[in-house]
Amino acid sequence: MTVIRGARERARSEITEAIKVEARRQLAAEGAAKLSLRAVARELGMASSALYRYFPSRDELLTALIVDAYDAVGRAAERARDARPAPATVEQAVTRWCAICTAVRDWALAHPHEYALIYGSPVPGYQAPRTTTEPAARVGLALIGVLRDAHAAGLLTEPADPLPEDVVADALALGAQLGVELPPTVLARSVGAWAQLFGLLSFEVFGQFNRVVEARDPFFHQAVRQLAGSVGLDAPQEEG
Amino acid sequence: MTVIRGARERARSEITEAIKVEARRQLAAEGAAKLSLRAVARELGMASSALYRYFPSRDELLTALIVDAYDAVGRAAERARDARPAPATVEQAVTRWCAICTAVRDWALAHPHEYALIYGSPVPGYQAPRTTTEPAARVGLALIGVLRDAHAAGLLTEPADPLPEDVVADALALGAQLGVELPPTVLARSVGAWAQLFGLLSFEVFGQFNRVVEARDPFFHQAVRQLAGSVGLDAPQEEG
DNA sequence: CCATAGCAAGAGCACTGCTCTCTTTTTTGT
DNA sequence: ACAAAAAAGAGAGCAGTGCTCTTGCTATGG
Repeated sequence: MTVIRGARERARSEITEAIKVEARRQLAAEGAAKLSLRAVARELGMASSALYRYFPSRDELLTALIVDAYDAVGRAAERARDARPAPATVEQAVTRWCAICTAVRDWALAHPHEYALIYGSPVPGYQAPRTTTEPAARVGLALIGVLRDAHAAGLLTEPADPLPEDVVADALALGAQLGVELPPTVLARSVGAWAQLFGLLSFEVFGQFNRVVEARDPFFHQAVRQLAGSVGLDAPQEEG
Repeated sequence: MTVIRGARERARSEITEAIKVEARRQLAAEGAAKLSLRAVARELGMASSALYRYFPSRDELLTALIVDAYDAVGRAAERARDARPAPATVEQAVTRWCAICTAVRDWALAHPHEYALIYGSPVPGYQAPRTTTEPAARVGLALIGVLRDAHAAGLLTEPADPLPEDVVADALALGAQLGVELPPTVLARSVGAWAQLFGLLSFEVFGQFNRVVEARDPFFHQAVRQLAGSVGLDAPQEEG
């Protein structure tokens, strides 16, 4: 029931949105630490105490922004995936994999502070509410979706060396939870690749590559291509 | 000239150290965002304004803690490296590589807030001063050192597929800057592995693996072993 | 038409980083 | 040894923060 019943509810949702917009503006401009409820209220021309009718605390406002950020980056990943047809060759699957990674990277570089909000240090007191766990999985799901399609098309070369059994157990549980048909070894490795992708992104966004990596685009592209290989998408050579 | 000339300098360095100790205590307890100069001063029984004689701002104190944290994790990595003799077989080289990664992980799990300080979102206004770049490289250098030794012993199988030329150029520059003799392809890939290692660590420390990976130890071990393979340390099988 | 529930505003509390001034202590130069 | 200078501490104060409480106002529903 998201029916807006009266002018009051309409105003409420509009103001809630306006608060988030302004908060996101300050977040993008100055970072999460300098996001101030009072400043948001000031910019919106309302008393700071009035803001507490919409968000019971600063942390709640930040949580709302976190969910939105997860949604935004997840949407970017899914758009990149859906922009290309289901893979018929290994090379197409690798291309799709790289397209998702690149889309996530583009979003991260365009929204560094929002990226830091979700993939940097967690905010002081707070632990992720269940609301955030589902949108947080979207990027990972998009990546796994590529592998699922590739596997369905018989394009996946399952890695030879075995995995510890408890790792396989985790992978089986995850596969069941996500309802995806993939060999547990592939699934386990794809979780690793998922984390490692964000290692590359965090180092670039947070400046750890300064004075180390200059050719960022080709470096990233090469790295995620190798990452694809590590989960079973063994790509043939390409030039450049 | 670090000769302590009088009682004044001695007291100064002692108080400086006491401030850092108390600040680190608060950092470990509550996180960087809740680290307060006034609380530190209060705990030390001095006026908050007196603290500014030792650190001109909160950011400067944080920077000092950052440098210390980089040193601590770098020291952990180097100790793990030096605890094992120079590798004579590929398996030994892989073991050394994994030992370094595990040492870094142990440090990160034991000091999550300090880890977040250096590998999480950078603090609001601040960009890393040159003081931090040198200690920040120590973990990476330890990892590259393993590869250097392995290469010198002829244990390194250089990856076959070529790299984009500007990536190779970056790797050559980096090799010259570090004064290390390694094929640029290995060097470039090791930078990727370095970043990816911290992707694994950040996801574990920051809770992204919650309800996804339960068997953390074997998962990590398997992942860094594969990482070693991706930089040319192709390990023979080992059981569980 | 009126009671009620939702909303806005202001004052206020406890806290923060930081600056300024004033006093005390220690070092240094003659 | 004594005065001048440098360094350090203490306190008040400013501007800002998150958050709460009380006081009015306004739109909604019986």
